[in-house]
Amino acid sequence: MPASRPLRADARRNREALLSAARQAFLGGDTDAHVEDIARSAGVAVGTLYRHFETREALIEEVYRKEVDDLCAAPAELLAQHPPEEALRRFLLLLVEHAAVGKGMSVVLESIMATDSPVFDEARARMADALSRLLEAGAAAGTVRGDVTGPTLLRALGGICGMRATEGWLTEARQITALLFDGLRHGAARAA
Amino acid sequence: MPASRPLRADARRNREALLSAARQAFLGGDTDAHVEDIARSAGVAVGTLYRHFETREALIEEVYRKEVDDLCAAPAELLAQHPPEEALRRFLLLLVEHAAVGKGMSVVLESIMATDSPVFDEARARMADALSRLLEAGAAAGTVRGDVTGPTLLRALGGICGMRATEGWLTEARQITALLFDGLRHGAARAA
Amino acid sequence: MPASRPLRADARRNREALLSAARQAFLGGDTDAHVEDIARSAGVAVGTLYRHFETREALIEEVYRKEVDDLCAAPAELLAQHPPEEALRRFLLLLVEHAAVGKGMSVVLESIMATDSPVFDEARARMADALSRLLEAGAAAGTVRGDVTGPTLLRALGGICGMRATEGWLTEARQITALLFDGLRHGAARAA
Amino acid sequence: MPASRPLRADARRNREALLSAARQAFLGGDTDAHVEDIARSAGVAVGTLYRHFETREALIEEVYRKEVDDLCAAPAELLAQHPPEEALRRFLLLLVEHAAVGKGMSVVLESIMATDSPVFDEARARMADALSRLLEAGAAAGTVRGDVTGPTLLRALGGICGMRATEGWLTEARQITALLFDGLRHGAARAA
DNA sequence: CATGAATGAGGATTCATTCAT
DNA sequence: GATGAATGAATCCTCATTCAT
Repeated sequence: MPASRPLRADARRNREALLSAARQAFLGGDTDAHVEDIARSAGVAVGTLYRHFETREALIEEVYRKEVDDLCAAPAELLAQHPPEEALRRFLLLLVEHAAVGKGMSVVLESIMATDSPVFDEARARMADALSRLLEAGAAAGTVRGDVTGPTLLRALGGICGMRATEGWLTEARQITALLFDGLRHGAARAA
Repeated sequence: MPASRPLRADARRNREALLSAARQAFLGGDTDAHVEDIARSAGVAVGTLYRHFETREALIEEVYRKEVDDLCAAPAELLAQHPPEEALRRFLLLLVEHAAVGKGMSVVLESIMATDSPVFDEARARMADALSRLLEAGAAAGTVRGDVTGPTLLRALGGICGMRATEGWLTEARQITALLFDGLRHGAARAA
Repeated sequence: MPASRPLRADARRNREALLSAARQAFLGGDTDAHVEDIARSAGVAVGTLYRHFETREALIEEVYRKEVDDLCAAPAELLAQHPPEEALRRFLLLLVEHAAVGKGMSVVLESIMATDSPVFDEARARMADALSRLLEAGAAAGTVRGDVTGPTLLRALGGICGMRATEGWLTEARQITALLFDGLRHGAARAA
Repeated sequence: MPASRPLRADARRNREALLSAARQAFLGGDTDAHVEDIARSAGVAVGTLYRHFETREALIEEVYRKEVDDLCAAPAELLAQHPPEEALRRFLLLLVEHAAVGKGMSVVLESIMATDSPVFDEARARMADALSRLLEAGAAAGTVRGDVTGPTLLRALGGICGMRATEGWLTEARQITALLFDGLRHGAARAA
């Protein structure tokens, strides 16, 4: 008997449906989404939701974890294929594009940084680590200033990616990301 | 009955007490503060709160309006006494310092930008205007890039000022503000 | 301003109505009575119930406290007017009669003794004290055995007064009370 | 299909395991034990529980029936070997000792008497019968008063055996049982 | 005007029971 | 027969808002 038996096919389907429905809701901006509604739009009853997730918070946490997992795979690949400076630039833009296609990056970043909630501690830490790695590689190469840390940059990105409501926000978001990137290179000589 | 009769002295006192209590609560970070609690800490009953403010949201809105009023006076003065670039730099730092001394700038900016709520529409617009004026002056002088707008910059500042919970807050905030400022100058020649 | 301002007339009325409705429900035997139902039968909404009583348990506790208050006044009076043995006999019968007229003594005693819940700790202690006083007086007079304590006797009474469901239970209750009383005297010489 | 086909060996094993687990739970004092938990501690799933017992109540009922079965065998034996008065005394003490060793007599008696639930009707009746037989034998012999019935005595015993939580449990229980017994003999001459 | 009591629509969570696998 | 996932009614409690005093 395995430590944690694989779920029955229909159970797994429901679990996925729940995560997907929650993702739709939370990342779509409705951070107060009701469990009842999430369950309903997943096509199951609340009881089923609670069978899969101990509490409402646990469900949210899982949604965010998955989202962050996806994003945190990128930096390693980028660093393998580009000079650090370029890898950083691309990752920053990746976050922005990701947010643009409604993949919910905006809410993820925003939630991660705008609250002190321990619920997001892990997600916060992992995103900051991803950025730290890029910053450190750039600093080591002398092309990015070395006095900016991952957590700090993460905060700024939260502001950028939180720009949901605006008309033409992708343009704006790209722009200010470039601004930040310029700032990061600007002081390279001075602050490294 | 005049559009807005002057309030009796005690009524005005209550109104001020309520705004002050709400400010304490909201800007102190408890954005879910209960009306009952706010009323109590203002030394009045809920009924009085509702006599002065239509709804809970109206009270919040008023708190933010006042806060933003204070801040929006600064750009004009700064522009009168400094070259545009320096005025912009000082205003950005002013926001950060303001947030630093617990005057609630962080929550103001964060709330203004992180939500789509029409409640903050006006506050958002006025802060963006203040920044626009500074950016335009800098662009006119050729020392600041001209392709960044007030609303866009406001978003980025929201990210910075939302850094409440972290250790070493002020240092990080100053740093990233400098980063942004560098970015704003960096492209001056190119983008103006 | 008094330490605890007297309640407004209508508020007190509601409070009484709630206690009365709860009494009806709990002492009537429905120990799982729903707050919603209690509120409704008191003619108020749940919110009102919760304004007067912090939790469901707090309400129950208050009901029991009042009930026990009433009963615990009796022993002192009885001892003042009768020899201890007779006072004891009368108090035992008083409990039984009290239960008989639907005044809820049965559930009170039962709840007090059949659960370990700390909710009833105080009520339990006071009832036991009342019995202790009577037993001790009787023991001192040499007419009641001295090796039975209040808490012990309280348990036995719980069994007797719990006889709700039976046909003709008052007769039975009186009978077994007499039995106990006989037992208490029987060993007087031996155990005092 | 015979009225009650003999169960397959493994089915019977499950049934026994369920009864045993339920016994552990209910008689151990957790009268609110969840079916899921009972099933788990019996090493089966809920579905299996429901295959053997129509409802949660049916399971409880069965547990109590078995417990009472065991106890109701005693009076006949005791009467065969002792004078009625002594048989009664021994049976009363047997109940107490049984409760003392955690065999759950306390909960059985308490549940049987403290509720009106028809679930326990049969158990109640059989226990009362057992006591009636002893009382009648004693009355016939003239050593026990004849005006106390089984149901009545059963109630009193419920109170005694409900004394679970107290320090010094067994001592108190023995004592009050003796008290009752004394009361039963006390009036023998008078009431027979 | 001020008070604070009353309202009542939710909202998260639990658990006996059913039924597809 | 056994499993355990799914159901969903039921329950306690919260809190913005209204309104009698």
